[in-house]
Amino acid sequence: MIKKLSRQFYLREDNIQIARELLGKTLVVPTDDGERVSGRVVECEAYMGQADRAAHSFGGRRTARNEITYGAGGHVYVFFIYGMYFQLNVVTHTIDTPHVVLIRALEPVDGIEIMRARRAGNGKTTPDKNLTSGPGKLTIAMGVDRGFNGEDLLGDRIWIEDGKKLKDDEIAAGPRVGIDYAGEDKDKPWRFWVKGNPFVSRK
DNA sequence: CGTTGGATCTTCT
DNA sequence: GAAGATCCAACGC
Repeated sequence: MIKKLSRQFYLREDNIQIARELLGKTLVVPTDDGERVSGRVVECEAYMGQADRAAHSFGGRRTARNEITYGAGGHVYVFFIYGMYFQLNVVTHTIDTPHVVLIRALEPVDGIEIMRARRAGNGKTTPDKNLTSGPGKLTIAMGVDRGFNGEDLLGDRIWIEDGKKLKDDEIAAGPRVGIDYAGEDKDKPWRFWVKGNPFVSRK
């Protein structure tokens, strides 16, 4: 049976714990026609708000772009990067604590034909294992763009469903990717992935 | 198989 | 005006 993660799941304080628990859960984004497109979360990263040099909200920085991260947990933060890609984050913790979890990779579950079509570009096809194996790729495959920023994860456009909880020995942890500018925080082991899963982004 | 650089544009300085 | 929570194609070995 289908069960959306509750508001309470996202409102908790322990962002590391939330990130670890998101592994194995299923992200669902229906098409405009109501067709189900979904994938299991197999890789994510925790960003710890004001205290985290890698976070957009480091030091309490608050702009139009990251405003949603200061709101209540259980909403979506989507931002545009490198002139070409969107990245999908889950806002956690309560109001005024801008913690987020970046979704970095999915294992396709439903709507894989739709993902293939979205990821196909100028006559080229993408191998299935590359459809959602990175933060920029999965937003294309799932059809997530800036129009999803601020969306409620308990609404009907995008949500996350509960699933079997992974054991600790099925989860790996390591430094986050692409944040070399983050000084003392760049080596914090706040990236989590499902050990051995082929859809984890390549190193 | 490893490395390099181009694409492309929003956001903040 | 510069850099960015990326991806991929093109090259060299």
